[in-house]
Amino acid sequence: MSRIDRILASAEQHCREQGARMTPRRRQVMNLLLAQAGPQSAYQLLDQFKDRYQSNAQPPTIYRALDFLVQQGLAHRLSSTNQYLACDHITCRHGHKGTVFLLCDECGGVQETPLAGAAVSELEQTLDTLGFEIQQEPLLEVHGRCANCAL
Amino acid sequence: MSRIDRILASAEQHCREQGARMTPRRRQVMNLLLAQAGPQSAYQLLDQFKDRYQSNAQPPTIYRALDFLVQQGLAHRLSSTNQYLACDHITCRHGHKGTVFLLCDECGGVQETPLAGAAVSELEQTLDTLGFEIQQEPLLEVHGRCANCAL
DNA sequence: GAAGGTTATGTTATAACATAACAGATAAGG
DNA sequence: CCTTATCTGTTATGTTATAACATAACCTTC
Repeated sequence: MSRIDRILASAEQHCREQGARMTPRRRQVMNLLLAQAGPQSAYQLLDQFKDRYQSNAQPPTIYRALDFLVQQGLAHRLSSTNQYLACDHITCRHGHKGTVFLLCDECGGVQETPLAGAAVSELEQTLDTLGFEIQQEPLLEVHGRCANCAL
Repeated sequence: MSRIDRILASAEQHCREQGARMTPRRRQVMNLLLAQAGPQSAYQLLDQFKDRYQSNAQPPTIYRALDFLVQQGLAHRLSSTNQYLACDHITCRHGHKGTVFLLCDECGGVQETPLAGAAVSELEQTLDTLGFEIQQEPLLEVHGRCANCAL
């Protein structure tokens, strides 16, 4: 069983537990996300989807599947680059309170790390003080140059 | 001297110090940003720009000015909503290391607060450990419901 | 103050990203 | 089954952003 199959199985179980349906289309898109190391745009995914699964597929097919996957926490949307990637922490089940993405502007790579402890509690306190009710897990997208490209 | 004029003057001084040119076009766009409480899309700004300054203006005019203002730290781009707003902290000169935006999905309003102490140092440590060189001030865009709309 | 580099703007066109709307199919619960 | 929800297909269009090239303004330095 490949790495991808393992993650897919884990994702399906997650959906079952949530009463959400991991349909073939959604699994196909998830599979495409998992097949790539880096983040991809919706239209890149669409091209691959057409190559691989359905040659006349249209944008809504991809966007719907992506919306679903993001909602389920199986994928992330990077709004600063309009890209999508599989969540790096699907198999480990820690519910994180926030995620930091280090986006290398040179090679396009991403490193994903959970938002650390004090940052989370500070944020929660700010929200509390201001009476702001959070509705989505916050994502911090940090742009720069990764260690490899800085050499 | 109005609030806007004071901020514009402050912005101009900032540019002089940086050796950057605050041209008429850029000042006009800055003025439009300052005239609104909330964040605005580039095309909303374009419409206002056409109304007010140049009826045949094209998108690049706005985008170039916005890019400049963002680079100078005079404005922010909210990538999760594709909107722009004037920086709330132009007149006070604390160089912040990051900014948190609380975006109300109901009323569209924004609250801007500096990223707090421990969060910053944790982030810096993460970057240090991974050898990642940051290139832009990080913005955290948190979606939810503001105190007012939660009533 | 003219020459030549650099930066900013004007202008046309188009690329890239995303969703509305409605019809038809498929799944899940009674 | 039959109904209701949800999901998918399809067409069309809306929204956001930039490429590319021409022109203008600005800024040195000779």
